[in-house]
Amino acid sequence: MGKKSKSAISPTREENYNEWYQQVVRAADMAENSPVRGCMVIKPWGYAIWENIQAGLDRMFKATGHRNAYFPLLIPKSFLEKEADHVEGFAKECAVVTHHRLVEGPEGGLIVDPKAELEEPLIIRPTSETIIGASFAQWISSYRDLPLLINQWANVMRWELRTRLFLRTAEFLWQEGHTAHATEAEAVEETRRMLDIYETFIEEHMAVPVIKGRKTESERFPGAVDTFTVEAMMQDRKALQAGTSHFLGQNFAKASGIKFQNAEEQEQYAWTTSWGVSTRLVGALIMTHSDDDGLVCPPRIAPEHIVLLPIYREDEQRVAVMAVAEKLAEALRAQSYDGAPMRVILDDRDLRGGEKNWGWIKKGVPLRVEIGPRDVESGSVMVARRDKGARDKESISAEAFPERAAALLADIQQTLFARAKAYRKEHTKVVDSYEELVTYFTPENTKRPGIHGGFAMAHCCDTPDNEAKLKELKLTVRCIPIDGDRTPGTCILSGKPSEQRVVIAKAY
RNA sequence: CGGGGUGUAGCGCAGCCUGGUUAGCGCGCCUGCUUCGGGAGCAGGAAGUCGGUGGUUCGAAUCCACUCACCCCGACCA
Repeated sequence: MGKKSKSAISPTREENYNEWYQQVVRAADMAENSPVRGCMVIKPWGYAIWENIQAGLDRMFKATGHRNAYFPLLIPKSFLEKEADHVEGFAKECAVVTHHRLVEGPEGGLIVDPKAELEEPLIIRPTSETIIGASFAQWISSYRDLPLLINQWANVMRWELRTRLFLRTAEFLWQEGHTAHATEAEAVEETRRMLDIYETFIEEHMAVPVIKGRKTESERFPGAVDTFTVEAMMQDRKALQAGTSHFLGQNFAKASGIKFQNAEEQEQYAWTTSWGVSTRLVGALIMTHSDDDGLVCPPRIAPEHIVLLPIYREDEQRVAVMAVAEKLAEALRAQSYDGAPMRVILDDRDLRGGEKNWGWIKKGVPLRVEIGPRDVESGSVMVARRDKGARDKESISAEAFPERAAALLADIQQTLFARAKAYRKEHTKVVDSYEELVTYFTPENTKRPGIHGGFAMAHCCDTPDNEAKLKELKLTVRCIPIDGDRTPGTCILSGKPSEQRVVIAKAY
């Protein structure tokens, strides 16, 4: 009888979380797999979200004195070899350019011209520390050149073995900040400042709560002295590293020769940092807020804030309804939300109402506004919020609505953040023994493991031995939190004294 | 890269074991009529070199070999 299941997305989160994720991406038309192994095509709706992430972060970077620049996609192999840990970390997942010409093959088609082999292979950047370091070495000669605060919006490539749209793709888009400072203290401060910016942006713009913390030794960025992270909890209660900020000490400065003369006429190596977030944030957004009806977009990051859905049957109604809808669209666009004109779309496509409505639900537009003949007559509109049920609508006076819209959007933004925070709180547990840890991360039904576990807050010291024990349970220390409880205790794995509790979880 | 699985119309699948005339079904798409504050009904229509290459055979989506891609579970990772 054409009856649809209760939810727009099948399977539901509870039924099969991984498949649900893929279906949400598809239903919202955000991205799809490409003919190229491990690489995705980001479609307009997904890209618009990324653009909003870019715009918000870029403003914050500029406000803290950073400037954008662009460096080559290709890095000479010898550059990558300069920093020992760095080589080890990335060598396994590099795409390499070895030739510069194709010629016609003996059996047709094209083959790589063996005569066109490069003297030195070029690596498609997995990250740009070394190539940017080479520039920094040239740009910096005096303490007066410091600090040097540079950011690059770019694509990078890491030859991942298992990929998932937005969460892990062979090629991904990101920003990478690279800075050089005269003193260690300044560089450490910069590392923390950018971590704070990530926290602010991800929580306030994306409504995704994060835990700021320091990474353990094994999770540290290759070549870094210290790595900081913001960790978020997804709805399957796994942790997702949403952004990282690295204090690189003088490691890369020494590798690239970034030296300067200080006021005392001494030659010194600079102290550098690097920090980045990627299109993975789009994945974090999806997995934090979306429900079984599809994507739920926090207003500040949504490609469209409000969709107007005219309802009519005959031409006569169409004229009346469209006149009101167009006027309303204009009035809404004159309003501002989050410091910019409201993003409003009037959907006048020749589709049936239900289909249109569900289409926008799946795309996660914060507010849907229906305007039909009855509304025109009564001077009202039906308003539905994406953070509420699909059929939950409120009649609002058409005249008053534009004035109220910004407040409604702000309320949705706030509700989504509060909801995500409550979810994380509900699934964060203080754990005081190994047995408790095992129990917490063991599903009730091991044959069909449902969503279980969460963040375990436990005392656990940073040793390879402990790391191995956690790995048996498929767990990792996500971070050593910076804020919050610093009470010392006893390590649940080794029994030794521990400075503070850490976040233990399964991770993406 | 190890173990398992899948590639047939835009999407989801059947057919394959037991080779045999023009390769089906559901959704979607297009057209028409009827519907319409909700993911419609009826009728008609368009769309596929059955992942690729080679082999066996009178004949291959179907059997064999190789290969590529994707998915799930590991290992690796933003």
